[in-house]
Amino acid sequence: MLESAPVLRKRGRPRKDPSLPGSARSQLLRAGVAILTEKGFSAVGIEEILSAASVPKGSFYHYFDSKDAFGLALIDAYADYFARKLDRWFEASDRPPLRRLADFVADAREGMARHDFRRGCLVGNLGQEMGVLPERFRQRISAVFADWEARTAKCLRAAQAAGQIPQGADCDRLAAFFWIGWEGAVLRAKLERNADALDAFAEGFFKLLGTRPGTNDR
Amino acid sequence: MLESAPVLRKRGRPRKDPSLPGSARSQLLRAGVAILTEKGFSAVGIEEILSAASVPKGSFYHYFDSKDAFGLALIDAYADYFARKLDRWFEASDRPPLRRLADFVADAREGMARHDFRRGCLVGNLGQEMGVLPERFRQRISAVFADWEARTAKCLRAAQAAGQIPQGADCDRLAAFFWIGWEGAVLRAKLERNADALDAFAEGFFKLLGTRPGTNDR
DNA sequence: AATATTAGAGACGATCGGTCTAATAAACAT
DNA sequence: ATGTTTATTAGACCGATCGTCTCTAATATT
Repeated sequence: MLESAPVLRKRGRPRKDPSLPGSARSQLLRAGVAILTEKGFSAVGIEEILSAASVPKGSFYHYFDSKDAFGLALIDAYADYFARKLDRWFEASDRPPLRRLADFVADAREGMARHDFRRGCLVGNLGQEMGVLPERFRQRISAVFADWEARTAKCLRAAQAAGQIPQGADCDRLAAFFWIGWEGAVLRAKLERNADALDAFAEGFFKLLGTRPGTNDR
Repeated sequence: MLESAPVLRKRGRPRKDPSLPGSARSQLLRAGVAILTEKGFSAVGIEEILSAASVPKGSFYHYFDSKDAFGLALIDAYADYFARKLDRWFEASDRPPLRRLADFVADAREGMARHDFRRGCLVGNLGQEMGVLPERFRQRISAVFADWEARTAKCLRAAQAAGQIPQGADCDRLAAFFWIGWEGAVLRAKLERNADALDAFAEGFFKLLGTRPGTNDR
């Protein structure tokens, strides 16, 4: 048995690997992220995505079972993209940990500015639409936030080890605080079409990082 | 000219007072707030509101020119309702100012819990949908946030006068920070269907209020 | 009573959404 | 080549949506 692994070719045209880029499928995902970060899920029809991706309508249901399935695939694609982005900043071991966080914030800020503050966070957008989205969306989105928080908490613990924030600080709780507020800031920046909210939240958050724990309990 | 003020009655059926409750118009507004805080604007059809309010379609277009006009009226109604709520808590002169803020937070938390964390903030929801809403919405919503921030800043200044927060604190900026993050917390609470985000943000915010200014600039 | 105006009721149509079927094109084994 | 399997697409379908339109009811003045 030597010819084991190298497949066992059947007749007919072989199945395509859906993960490879360049195809119509990834075009749809790209266009989907761009449009949904701006307009949300329910308000956008698939035809708008199709024409943006230059993919005919008939193809859509070849790649995705439904609009919902497309939405879930979009969440996965976006979560992947964002996780890589977070890693890029948070694992930059040549800079102090707190600086890495500030760099991420600056990068996100610049990203929003580049699109005139019209696009927000896909995951935040979909979260807002939970009332009309199927339950599976909730689980996925919730998991994505948990992942982002974990990565952020790790970075904060590195800052703690480096003496940049107090020893007693609860890094998990601070990371949760960050993402709760940051999503609010992104939403607000989209509304006002400027970076004020991002700056205001970042300033407050970094100030909070300097507080000694145990102080000021109501 | 003594019969001046008492109107100048025209013939025909007189106009109904639109502000009085129980009427079809206010029923529509009530149902609209309830449904839109849960599901957003674009995802909800008029008919869902009509059946919830037990008002026929004909009446809707009698009172409102379009769905958009209805949306703007909803913002006004909600802003009024919320401004009264804020006043009730923030002007409670029998309690220390910072406690008033905490009371508001607790009340909002309870309000969300009462609806199983399915309803959020109307203004926050619509803000998220800016990409598909007409420009006038943006101006209105932005103004509403400015109003809430002003009321909150006033309460914080009272806290400052009472010595509850440091003299050097920038109350306007803190109020802005509060609403940026609080809307994020509401959004997240809706997603997770629990109060964790509300609690986490409130805790962090009150901790931040205790910080001395000038400390920890990056 | 006659008339004027507002309010309530719901059928209707044009449009647009997502879904699905059936036809065509492409890639492979024989 | 030829048959077989899959990829891709065109376009029909059906239901929902918003807003219009007409019709009736209610309530006032003249």
